[in-house]
Amino acid sequence: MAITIYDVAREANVSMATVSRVLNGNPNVKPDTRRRVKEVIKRLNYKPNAVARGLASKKTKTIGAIIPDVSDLYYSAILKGLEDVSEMYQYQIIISNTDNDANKELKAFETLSSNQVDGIIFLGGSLDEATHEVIEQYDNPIVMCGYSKHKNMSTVNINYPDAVGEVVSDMIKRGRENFVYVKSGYHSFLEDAIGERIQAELDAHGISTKIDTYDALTYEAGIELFDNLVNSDSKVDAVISISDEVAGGMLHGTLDHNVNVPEDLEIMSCSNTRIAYMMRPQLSTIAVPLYDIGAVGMRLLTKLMNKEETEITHVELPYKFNYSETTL
Amino acid sequence: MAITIYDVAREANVSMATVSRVLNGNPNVKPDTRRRVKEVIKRLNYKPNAVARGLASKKTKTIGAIIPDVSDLYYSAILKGLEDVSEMYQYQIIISNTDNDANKELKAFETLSSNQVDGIIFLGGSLDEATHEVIEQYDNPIVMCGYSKHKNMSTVNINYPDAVGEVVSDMIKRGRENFVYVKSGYHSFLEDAIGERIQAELDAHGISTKIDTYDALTYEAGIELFDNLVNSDSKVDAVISISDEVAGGMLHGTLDHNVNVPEDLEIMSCSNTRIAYMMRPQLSTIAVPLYDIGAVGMRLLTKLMNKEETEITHVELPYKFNYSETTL
DNA sequence: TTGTATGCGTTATCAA
DNA sequence: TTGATAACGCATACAA
Repeated sequence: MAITIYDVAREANVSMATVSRVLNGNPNVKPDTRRRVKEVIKRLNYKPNAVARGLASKKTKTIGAIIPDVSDLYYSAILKGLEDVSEMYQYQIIISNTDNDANKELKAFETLSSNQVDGIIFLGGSLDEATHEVIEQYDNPIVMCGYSKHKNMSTVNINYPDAVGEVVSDMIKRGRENFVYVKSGYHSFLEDAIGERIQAELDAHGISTKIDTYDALTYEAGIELFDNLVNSDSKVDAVISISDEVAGGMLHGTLDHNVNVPEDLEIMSCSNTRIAYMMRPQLSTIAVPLYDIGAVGMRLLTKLMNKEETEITHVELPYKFNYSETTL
Repeated sequence: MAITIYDVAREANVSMATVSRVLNGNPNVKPDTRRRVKEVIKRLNYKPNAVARGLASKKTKTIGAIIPDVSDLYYSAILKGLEDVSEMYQYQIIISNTDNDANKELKAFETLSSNQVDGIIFLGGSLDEATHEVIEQYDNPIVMCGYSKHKNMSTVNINYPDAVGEVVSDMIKRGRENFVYVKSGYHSFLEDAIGERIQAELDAHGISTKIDTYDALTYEAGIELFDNLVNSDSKVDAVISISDEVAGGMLHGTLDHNVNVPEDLEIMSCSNTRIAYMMRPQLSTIAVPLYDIGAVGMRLLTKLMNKEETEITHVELPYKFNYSETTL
């Protein structure tokens, strides 16, 4: 049997209430008894039962992280930031994969909620309508590391449309006209906004071409997509890819087809996982501060859980660009 | 206030015990009342409080995953397998990063333990002595996805020394004599065993050279290491690297120094994260079934928690090789 | 088949 | 400054 607060109390000749006070740093304990109790706690190697504590206090010091795919470098980089900050504030993290499945997302939310987490953090940004209806009724804080069109949810992200707009504008000035935009097909709210922004930049520069949009998720799909583009006599001279992996696949596709990058084709990725860095040629990317997004998101969540912050806030982090070997 | 089992009981005109029985699928409930209770549960949208349930039943349906770095593809691939299986068996996962720090490892263990997890799974394999002493006293199941020299702990892994031995033997037959072995510096138990195996293969083939061993962790460190090797007039003609990233850095180092791979230098990595696949030239690797290690580890843990399996077991998964562009 | 009562290990309220 | 004692929301042994 594990040691309980009663054992400590008995051994220290005090009531369990006093032990509890010592445990929780309550000042109303005589220094001498505090010392005595602490000694017993140490001697018995007593560790408070967090579950009982959670039931009694209604605070579990646990948060839920709902994440599309932990093995995706993009998300796991955010998760690392989240983890580091949650450790600082002594919160445990329960993770839930969704595989971008709306049903799983909803189920994850409900499970976490029944586990009495003190707050929930979403990594990603494709919240299903059904999930959102349930979220409405939830009275613990929620932070979204990503975008949400629902305004009653705090968010942390960068302004992707602005970042992409800047990139596209530069490319157009370098003579690019035929843009291919490759998105994931999830997170439609954000991805559509980016697509519209690319088109808007073209329009604004008086260029009449329309962007070509594709969905692709993997490196392999990137290779295949580039194959198809070549075979379809596409005049593409610029690629904007949401994902590093897909951009990398397309980049390696160019090698197979003797297309010169960046002279004949510029490629820009909107992520910057370590993969972009380790590619040869090295991918140009938007330098998204992934770790910081997670860290700031978790810090915001702690404030909300602690009632230090009560308003819904939308944090936009600064970003830079890694102009590397796939852009001029 | 959240809805409790009492609310459901009152609304359904039964006692809370009956509601509990319905909740837990206890057959001793008249079909009619069961239906009625279920109807009320649905109507009130009642969700059992998992914390209270955990306190009462001493089962939290939660496990702890102690992991060096969630943002490392090697571990996150294992974690994904773990996650998928834990979802099947309705377990929640609390994650804890250790950053390969023995103190954090121990602290993670104690925190998880005080959170009353039903079992713990380690990803990695560098268990500190201090951690192990504490583990000895722990009476819930533990599984190690990796190696452990302590025999009272179930493990799931592949036989790395055998795999590497096979690779090295082949390389020697192709005339390689000057081996560089690059490890992480952590997991010394396993990494030393691999180093010894490489040397043993050389000895067995009557080759008198001694292996050169280095520690490196990142892509950048791989590049730098290769730089240093070239500048030191090393005659290296074969590299065995624990990590994909490091192997990739060295590989790209060869490009900068006009060293022909695989003709002048063969490189073999002992992991196979997606990075190896996305490198150009593509890295040859030991095809470690990372996802399966996690999945099998979690499955084993469920059996242990469920007392279906009671003995310490050591699972060795089969492996293959990806002979790609960095080996002959 | 159902209900009552107790306990799980804490926190928190009230008295003392 | 301390100690009883009542929650917390559920599972479960025991009765009925």
